[in-house]
Amino acid sequence: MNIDQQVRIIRRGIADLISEDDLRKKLARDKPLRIKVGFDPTAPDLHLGHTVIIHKMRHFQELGHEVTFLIGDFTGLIGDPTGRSETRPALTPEQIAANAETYKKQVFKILDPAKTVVDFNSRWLGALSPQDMIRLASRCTLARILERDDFAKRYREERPIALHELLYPLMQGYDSVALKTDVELGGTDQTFNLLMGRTLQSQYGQEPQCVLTLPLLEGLDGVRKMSKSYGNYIGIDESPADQFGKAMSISDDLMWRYYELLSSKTLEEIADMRERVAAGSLHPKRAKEELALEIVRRYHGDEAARQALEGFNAVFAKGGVPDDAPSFVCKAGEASAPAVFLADSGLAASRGDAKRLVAQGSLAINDEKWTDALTPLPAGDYTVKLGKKRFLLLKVQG
RNA sequence: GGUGGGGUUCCCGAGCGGCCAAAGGGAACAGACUGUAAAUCUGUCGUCGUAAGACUUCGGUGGUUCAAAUCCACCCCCCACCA
Repeated sequence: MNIDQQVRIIRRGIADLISEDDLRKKLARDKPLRIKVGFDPTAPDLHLGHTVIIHKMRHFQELGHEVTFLIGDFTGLIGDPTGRSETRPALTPEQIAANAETYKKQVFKILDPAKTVVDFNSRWLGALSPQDMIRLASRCTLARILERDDFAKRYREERPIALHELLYPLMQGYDSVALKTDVELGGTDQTFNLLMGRTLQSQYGQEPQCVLTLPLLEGLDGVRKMSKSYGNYIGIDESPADQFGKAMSISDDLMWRYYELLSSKTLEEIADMRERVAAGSLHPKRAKEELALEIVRRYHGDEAARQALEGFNAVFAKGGVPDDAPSFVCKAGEASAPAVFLADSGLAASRGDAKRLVAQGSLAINDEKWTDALTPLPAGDYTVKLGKKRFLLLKVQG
């Protein structure tokens, strides 16, 4: 493939590329480029936010380049200095190995295992002597480090910055030296660290890497970035039904953003859909279904995706009860009063919670709205629906 | 080492002897509206209790008081400033 074509694929959906000229020069040598992406060893549960980068890694693989999935087990001791996180406890080698396996399982749904190198930066960072560390630290000035946005901000606001945090960008940069990286990928929030790789590589007499940043994907709320701690994520390992449902819950505006960053549709196809929705010839819900299908299909396959769509429409569009609803058995009498079995089955947090929900009109039994939380149900089988998302197949024994 | 400021319910944060299960905001949940959209509006948001009410909760342990998240003592932890 010629260089122009490669560059077009590489540029799709990215935030920034530093610099295209450098990249073209590297590509012109017609040798596979060494691509590096670092991941935090403590959070191996990937969500769609992470996959934006992983898809880009995939693009590089498809173009015949050599991709290293780097697990930052050494830098993980510091934790990227966002100012929020404290120094993290060291993980044991067993934990790191286990997390690496979890990563692989998830990442290889997108990446080609045969073309992916998984590496750990403790391999070289752990081997540095104190002398090496001092030498490394001598390559960068305090002023330069303090340019980094979080540091600058924290310094200005007189919030603490621990010394070791200053080393984080240096060590990440040194990874690029150790791997002789040609291109490093990261989120836009990583720009500073990625650029440090460039600086250090030239300090160590190497050709500086290209830096490719990718936009941060907004979470389901459409406001904050997708993150596990905000609970606004779609996880790679989640069930088809959950992935589908979550994808359907995003706003229409956000849908286009997801298309741009997560879909394998071409930009032209997406623009076309968008026009049709604007013109009213395509219902936004249909467009969203297609997005949800594509996501589920990627992680669970075609069949699961179709079932998720059907299940979703059966449950929510037609008000049914999903096949995988939990079942619960109780005895007729005290235990079969709604407030009691709702709490006992875990559908509601407590009896008080159950009563409040029933008072608010969220309980339906056999598709009938139910407002009495206290009268026991007679023996029999019931389908119970609490709110829109909580279901129970209830058996009351005589 | 010295000085000062803190630790409150899921989170942030008010309260500083009774009117406190504890303001306000966020998150979450429910209802209305819909396309289970989003936005918006309304409501709920410690446990038990039909209710009245009872019980547990404000870093920990003891104490003062008729009464403590609020006062005192000791302890644990966090932060800032000075050195």
